Amino acid sequence: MSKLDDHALQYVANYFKALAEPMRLKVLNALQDGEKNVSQLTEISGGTQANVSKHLSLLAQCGLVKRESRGTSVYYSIADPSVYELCELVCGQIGNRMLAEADLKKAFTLTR
Amino acid sequence: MSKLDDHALQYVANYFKALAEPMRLKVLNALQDGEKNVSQLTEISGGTQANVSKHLSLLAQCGLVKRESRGTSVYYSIADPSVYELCELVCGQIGNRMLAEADLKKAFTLTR
DNA sequence: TTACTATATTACTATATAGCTATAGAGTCA
DNA sequence: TGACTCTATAGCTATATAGTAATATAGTAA
Repeated sequence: MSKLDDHALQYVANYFKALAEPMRLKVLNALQDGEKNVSQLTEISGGTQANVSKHLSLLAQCGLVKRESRGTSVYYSIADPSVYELCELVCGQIGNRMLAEADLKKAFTLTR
Repeated sequence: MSKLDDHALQYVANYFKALAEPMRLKVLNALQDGEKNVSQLTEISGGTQANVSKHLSLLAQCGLVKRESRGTSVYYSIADPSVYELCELVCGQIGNRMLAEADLKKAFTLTR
């Protein structure tokens, strides 16, 4: 990490940017228990077909998901499971922070 | 990760978004070996003072860095070192992908 | 072939934000 | 006090992109 040039930094930033949208996180989350096609992901995520397709395209371009068309459907799956490690790390941090905030809130409520 | 509601997903997405800019990664990188003030970070990053200040403000708001003003200077430091674990994970993945791309490129060059 | 379904893409609008310049605050020292 | 330094912010422009509706493309089946 310490000796990354600007090009590599941009690369890393793009990777994080792919994870920086709730809809894409929802899709990745839905893929945790195996591949799904666009229709399924559209229904699960609650988005429109066009929007989900666009997000999937971006995720595939970033190498986060794999694309495989079978018949008239296209099945997407997680390309690199280590993305979930990232999410676990972040969720852990956020969980801690939310707990802290909840405590703070409670403290405020008690002393008000 | 599996049972995150929309609010939590937005929270996670915001966290990743904070890491989705090369300038902010550069700043975080510069803070790896200890706290630095805004002037130092401005010089290291090569950005303008105003821009660096804005990025620091965002990083602080996301809980990634701590702010402490001493005299006329403001010193920033990493709030949660686990952010580097994230970067290591991502860099590992990207490193592998870059190697793969390099191999691909070499193969193309050889067979052309 | 036609009709149908699944997915991708195009064109567009609205929003967010990175970066800039100029300026405002706040602390320090003469 | 005034002059100076350091940091934050306001106002602005340009760019990126999330979302939508409409359409195009591709595969399947009659």
